[in-house]
Amino acid sequence: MPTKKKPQVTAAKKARASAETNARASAGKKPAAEKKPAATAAQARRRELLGTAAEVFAEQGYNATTVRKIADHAGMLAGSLYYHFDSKESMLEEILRTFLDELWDGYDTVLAAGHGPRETLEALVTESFREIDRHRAAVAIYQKESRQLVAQERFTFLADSQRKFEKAWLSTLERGVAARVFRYDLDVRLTYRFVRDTVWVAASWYRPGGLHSPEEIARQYLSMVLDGIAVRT
Amino acid sequence: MPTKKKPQVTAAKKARASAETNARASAGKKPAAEKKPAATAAQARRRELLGTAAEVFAEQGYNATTVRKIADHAGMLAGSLYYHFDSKESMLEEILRTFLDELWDGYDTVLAAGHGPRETLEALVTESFREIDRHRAAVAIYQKESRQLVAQERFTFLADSQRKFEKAWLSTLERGVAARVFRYDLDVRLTYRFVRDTVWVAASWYRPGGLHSPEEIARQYLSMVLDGIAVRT
Amino acid sequence: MPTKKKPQVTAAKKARASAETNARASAGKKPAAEKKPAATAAQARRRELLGTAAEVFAEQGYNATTVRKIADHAGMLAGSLYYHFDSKESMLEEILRTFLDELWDGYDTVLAAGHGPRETLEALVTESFREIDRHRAAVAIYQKESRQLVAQERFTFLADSQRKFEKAWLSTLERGVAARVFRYDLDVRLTYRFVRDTVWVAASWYRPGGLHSPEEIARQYLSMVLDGIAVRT
Amino acid sequence: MPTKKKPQVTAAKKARASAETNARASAGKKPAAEKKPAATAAQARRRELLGTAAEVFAEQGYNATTVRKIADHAGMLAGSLYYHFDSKESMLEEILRTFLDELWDGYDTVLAAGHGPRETLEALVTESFREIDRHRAAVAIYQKESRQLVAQERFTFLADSQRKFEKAWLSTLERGVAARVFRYDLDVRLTYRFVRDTVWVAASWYRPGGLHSPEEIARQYLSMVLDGIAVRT
DNA sequence: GATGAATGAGGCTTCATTCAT
DNA sequence: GATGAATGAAGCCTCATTCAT
Repeated sequence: MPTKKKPQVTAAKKARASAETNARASAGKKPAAEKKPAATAAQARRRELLGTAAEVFAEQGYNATTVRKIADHAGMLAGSLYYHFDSKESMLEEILRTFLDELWDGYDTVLAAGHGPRETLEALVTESFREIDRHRAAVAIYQKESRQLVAQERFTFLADSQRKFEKAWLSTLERGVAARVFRYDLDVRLTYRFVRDTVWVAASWYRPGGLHSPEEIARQYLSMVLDGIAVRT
Repeated sequence: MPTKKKPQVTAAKKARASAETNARASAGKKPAAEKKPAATAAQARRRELLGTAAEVFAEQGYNATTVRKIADHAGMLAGSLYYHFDSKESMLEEILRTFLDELWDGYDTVLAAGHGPRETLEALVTESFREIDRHRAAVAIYQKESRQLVAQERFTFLADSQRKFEKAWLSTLERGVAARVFRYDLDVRLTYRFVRDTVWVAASWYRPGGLHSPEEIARQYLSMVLDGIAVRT
Repeated sequence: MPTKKKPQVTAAKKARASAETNARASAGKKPAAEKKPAATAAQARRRELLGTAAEVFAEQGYNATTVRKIADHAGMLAGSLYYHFDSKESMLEEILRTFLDELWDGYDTVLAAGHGPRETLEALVTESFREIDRHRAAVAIYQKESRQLVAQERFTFLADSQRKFEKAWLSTLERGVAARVFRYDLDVRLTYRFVRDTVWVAASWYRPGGLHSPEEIARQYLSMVLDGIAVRT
Repeated sequence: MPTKKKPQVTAAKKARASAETNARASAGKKPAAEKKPAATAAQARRRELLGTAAEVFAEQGYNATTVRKIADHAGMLAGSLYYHFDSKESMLEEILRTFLDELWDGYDTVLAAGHGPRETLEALVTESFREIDRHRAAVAIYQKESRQLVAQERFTFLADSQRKFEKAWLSTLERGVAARVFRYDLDVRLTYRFVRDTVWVAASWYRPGGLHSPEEIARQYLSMVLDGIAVRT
C-alpha cells in the first residue's frame, strides 16, 4: 500500500467541502435553502453510492465484494466509481466513519445524561438497537471486518472507538456492581463481552421494517440480560 | 467431485481409514501392522495442515487468506498443498465438516440422554464451549463465513446442520417454557438467537489455555443467561 | 454460462448486432447512426483479436498456446484479453463457431441448388477450398483439435456439424454411385474419408495469397480425385 | 529447456545398453537365448510403457497428456516413470524414433528393389498402411505434433526424415511422369501432398483389427488415387 | 459524470521433475 | 523398481485501478 501520489482532488475535496458548502455560497440568511443544489446533489449521489456499497459489503463480505459488483448495483461501470471515490478502501472507511460518528453522537448523549447504571445500560442497549436499525449494513461490516482492519494505519479510528466503547460499558457495569444493582459475583470483563456481543450480533439477522421495532427488541434483550430466561423461584 | 483423480483419493481414503487404524493400534499383535505407519503419517500431516489452514482462515478470513500464506505457515510452497488437497475450498470444507461432525457427536449424545429442558440447555451450552475449546479456529471460521457459504452446493451441509441446530434449541426452549422452567413471556425465536449468539460469538475472543476452562466459562454464561445480571429484588 | 456478468454481455450483444450495423451503413441518412461507430469499433477489435488468436492457435496448437502469447501478438497484456473474452476456451469456441457458420452458409447453398452428384461434389470441394482460403487458421485448428474437443459439452456443436457434414457427403457419393457417375466398386465410407481428408488436410500447408487461387487448387484436386493420377490406358 | 546436468545414467544407459546386452553376457554361443532375461525384462517393461505413453499421447495430444495420466494407465505413480525415462519429452522422442526407424527399414527396402514408378508407389503406399497398422499411435502423434517439434534441436531427426520422405516420393512421381505412367499434367508437388496426406491421415481413424487388413485398405486407396472415383467414360 | 479499454499485480492451480526412503 | 512428498516454474484468470475520450 504505497501512499497515494496523485492529488485526486476531485472526489476527496468534494466530500470534505460539502459540509462547508452549506455555509459558503453567497453569504445568505436562511442558511438551509437555495444555495446547495449542486453540492447537495453530488452529496446525495455520494451517500447513495455508499449505501449501495455498504449493502454489498455486508452481504458478501468486503474482500469478496468486487468494485464491479458495487458498480452493477449502482447501475454504472466499475471505473466510474473512481470519479466519486479514491478507492474501494476509502469507501469502506467512509462507511465505517459515518456509522461510528453517529453512534457516538447517541452514546455520548446517553453517557452525559447522568443516569444510574441500570438506566444507562438500558439506554445504551436501546441506542445500539436504534443504530442497528439505521446502519444495519455498516454494523454488519463492522462486526465482520473490524478485527482485520484495525491493524491498518488508516483504520486506527476503529481501535479508538473500541477503547472508548469498552470503557463506557465497563464503567457502567462496575458502577452497577458497586451500587448493588448488578450481581456482585459477575466477572465484569466476561459480562462486558457477553452484553456487547449479545447486542451487536443481532445485526447479522436483523432486518429493518420487520415485526419488531428496535425499541421492542431492546426491551426483550434487556429483559433477558437483566433477569435471565429462567423462571424465578 | 468426479473430475479429479489425484492422490487425494488415496489421501481421502486414508482419512476415513484412520479411525480404525487408531483402534487397532492398541491390540498389540502384528496382523499386517506394518503398513499403517505410512497411512497414519499421511493422516497426521493432513490434519496438521488443516490445523494450520484453519488458524490462518480464522485469523485473516477465508477470502483474505492466500494459499501462499497457508503454505508459508506450513513451511512449504503453495503448490505443494495441492498434493494433499484438491483446492483451497476443499480445505475449508474439510475443516468445517470435521468440526460439525464432532459437534454433532457431542450434541446428539446430550439430546439422547433424556434430560429435562434446563439440564439439556446447560449440557448443550457446556458442550458448545468444549467445542469452542477444541475447534476454536473452525468455530470462528464458521461464524464468519457460513452465511456466504451455504449458497454453494458444496456447503449445503452447513444449512442442514443449521436446521438441526435450530430444531434442537427451539424444542428445548419450548419444552422449558411448557414445563414452566423458562419464562413464559419469552419470544422463543428471539431467545434462541440470543442464546445461540451468546455462546458462539465467544469463539471470537476465546483463547484456549487461558484463565478459565470451558466448563467454567459455560457456568458463568449459564448463570447470566438463566438468571440475568441484575440483582434479584 | 450463467456465472459471468462482465462486459462480455455487452460485447456479445455487439457481435450479434453488427450484421445489421453493416447493412444500415450504406443507407446514407442519419437515423440514430451516431452510436454505431463505438459498437462497430468494439466489434472490429474483437474480430481482430480472434484473428490473432486463431493464428497462434493454428501455429502452435491450442494447448501449447498461452494466453500471454496471444496477448503478445495483439500488443497487450494477458489480463487485458479478459476484457473482451471470458476465457481462452471461449475464444476457441467463437473461432470455430464463426468458421462453421460461414462454412454451412456455403454448403447449404450448394446442397440446396439441386445439382447432380458430380456437380455437387465439385461445388462442395471448391467451396471447401474457398473456406480454407478465408479461414485457414480456423480450419487448421479444427483439424487438430476437434477430436479432443467434441467430448466437452461446450463443443458439442462440432459433433453436430460433423454429422451433417458426413450426411451431405455420403448422400452425394451414394447418389453418384446410383447414377453410375461414380464407380460402383467403391467402399463409400472409405471414399468419404478419402475425399474429406484430401480436401481439409490442405489447410495444414495452404498459404493464402500463394501461387494458386482456391478455385485452381480445387480444380486440380478434383482432377486427381475424379480421374486419378495414372495415365488412362 | 536447460541441458540436463544430472547424469541420469540409470534409464538412459539401460536403454542403449540393452541391445549389446544380448551379445555381452558370458561370451555364449547360440547368441539368441539364455542370457538376457534381466535386460530383456527391463526392455520389455520399457517398451510396454512406451506403448502406453504413445496411446495416451495419440488420444489426448502430447501437451494435454500429463505424466500422471501415463502413469495411471501404466498402474504406477508419476514419479516412478522417471526411473525408466529421463523426461516426458524423451519418451516422445523414443516413440517417434522407433517408429521412423522401422518405417525407413520398410521404405528403404522398397526403394532399393528397383521397381518401376507405379509399382514403387504401390509398394510405398502398402508399406505405409502396414506401418499405420503397427504403429498407429506413433503415426497419429507424428501427424499432430511433428510440425511443432521440428523446431527443437532434439527433434531435428524429424526434419531429416521428412526430407528423405519427400525426395523418395517426388522422385517416384517424377519418374512416373517421365515414363508416362502418371499423367503429365499433374502439379507434382501438389500431387505429392495429395498422396502423402491421403495416406497418413488414415491413422486418425484407422483401428487395427478392424474389417479391412492394411493391404486391403492400401489396395482401395491406390485404386482411388490411381484411377479416380469417377466412372471412366 | 460516465464509458471503454487497458494495466499490473497477484491469486489459485497444474505439472514436470526430483529425491529420500 | 516404486512411493510419497515436495519443488518451482508457469498457466489461466480476477480485480482494483487508471485514463483518454
